Amino acid sequence: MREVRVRFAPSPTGALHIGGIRTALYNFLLARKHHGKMLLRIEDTDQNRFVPGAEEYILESLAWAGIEIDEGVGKGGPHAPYRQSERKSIYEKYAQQLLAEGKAYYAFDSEEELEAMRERLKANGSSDQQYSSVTRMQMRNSLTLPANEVKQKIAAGEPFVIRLMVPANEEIRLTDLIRGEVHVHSSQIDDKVLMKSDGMPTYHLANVVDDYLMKISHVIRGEEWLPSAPLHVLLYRFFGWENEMPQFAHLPLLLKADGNGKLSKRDADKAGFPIFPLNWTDPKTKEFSKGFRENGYLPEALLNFLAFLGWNPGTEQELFSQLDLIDAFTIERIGKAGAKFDIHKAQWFNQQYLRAKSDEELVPFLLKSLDHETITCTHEKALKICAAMRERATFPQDFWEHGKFFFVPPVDFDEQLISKKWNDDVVKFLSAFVEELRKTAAVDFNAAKTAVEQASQAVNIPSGKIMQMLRVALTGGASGPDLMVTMEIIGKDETISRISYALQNFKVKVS
RNA sequence: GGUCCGUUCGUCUAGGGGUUAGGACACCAGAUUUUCAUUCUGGUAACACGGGUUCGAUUCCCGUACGGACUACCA
Repeated sequence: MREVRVRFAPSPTGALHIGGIRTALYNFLLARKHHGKMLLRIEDTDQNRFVPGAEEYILESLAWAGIEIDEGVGKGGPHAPYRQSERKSIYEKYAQQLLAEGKAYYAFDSEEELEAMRERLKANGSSDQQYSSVTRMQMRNSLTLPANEVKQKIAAGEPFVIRLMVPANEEIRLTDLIRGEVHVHSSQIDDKVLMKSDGMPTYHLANVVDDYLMKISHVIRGEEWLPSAPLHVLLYRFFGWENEMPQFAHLPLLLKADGNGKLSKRDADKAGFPIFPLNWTDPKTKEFSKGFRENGYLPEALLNFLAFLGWNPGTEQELFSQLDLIDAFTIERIGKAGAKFDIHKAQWFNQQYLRAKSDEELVPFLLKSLDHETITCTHEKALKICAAMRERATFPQDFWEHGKFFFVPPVDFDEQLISKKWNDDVVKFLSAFVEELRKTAAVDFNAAKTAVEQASQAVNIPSGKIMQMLRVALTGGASGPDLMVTMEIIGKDETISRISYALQNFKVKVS
């Protein structure tokens, strides 16, 4: 078996989509599993769509996700350059080869002429309007024009493209690792442009030439390429590279969560979740999009989630480290159908990975948020807070977001709950509770617990009934970590102060 | 329109000629927790439809419907 060499080949036309990360991941997993190589090639042959910063974004996204590149842009390697715009002369050479062998031809048709041709065919009721074996002889190209005129036009600098001469009547078949046998009749493929008039190759030419030159063994890419895969097979054949042709695996698409259709940025925005790995501001529109990283997704959790969108190991295990994924991954177990993107599951994965961390590992998350708020905190206190909050945290920022009350008294209280449950018993109980607290030297978990019991006995009211109101008084909300622990962390004085505030300001329910 | 690809709980999916069609997320209920969450237990919920083949089809075949991709000098 030949060395596994795979490539991730994005275009720098904007932020890398989350589906791109999944494609990169599958490539990476296959490479690692077979001790092969993972290449990164930048397909920047369309100069009109080039977006500054996009390449850096791709690199940073992959690095964040932990998808390591062995060879390619940002890394170098024996097949450099890995940026297609820097390989122009290579493609030119291969296009000339096809030209010389009569497998491609020059075409001079203007946009208007192409449009007229399509209109004409449409009017005739033709089912498709392609530049193909049936129409090419009616167009202006090196097949229909005298050789010296062609030469003259080129010498005169008239714009031209090079088109592939697709055979008229042939069944082209390929074996896709995911979909099995796929066959397409050559009449369905048009005479694709190989070299554009600006001298740049199109995807089809550049892709095939590079994959061959870079000795790619497996092409794992999105399903949107399936219809043109037969064309690529044809190119390999024309070049005489059939024996070196990579195996193809066309991945199912990522679909939007509600309704149908491909997952787009618009849909993600609407549903309130990210679609890009990192923050991104479109340089043209200045439109800002928050990334998975900035939303608090841990890369290992996101990767685990992404891996399971269209693939599964066939067991009931769902939590897989990167090493586990490498071990378990096989192309055969990739599904055929598109997968809808459910952010709930992504959150669940994140929660699992967050909880798997020790309290110590959690501390930096809280400290980072506090740093942002310019609040200082001892390591010991941070450790206690993280320990108390860990079971209810989904994201690293939750320790701060849901635990602000550890540092500042609450300002917003759950008014609805107060108006419903703040009654005479609560007031009696909490007053007694404050008395008990005053008697204790310091409030720790046990002291708090004892004080609750003492107060309960003193006023003869079961503590269960008032705990929720105690929580509202201390934290403002109806849910949060263990109350005794909470009181221990905020300390005796602050506890008394907050309860006193509540006793003075909360209105008793009139029954 | 044409070509290609697809279709198992709401979602991700396992499975595969005879199964109580399994798991996970989400949702709901109960238990535990003096509060909240966690945890535990349980529950609702699926083979798109119609024909074949077969003793038997969700599974194989063919249609239909629905969805998607492609149909550029974009990738």
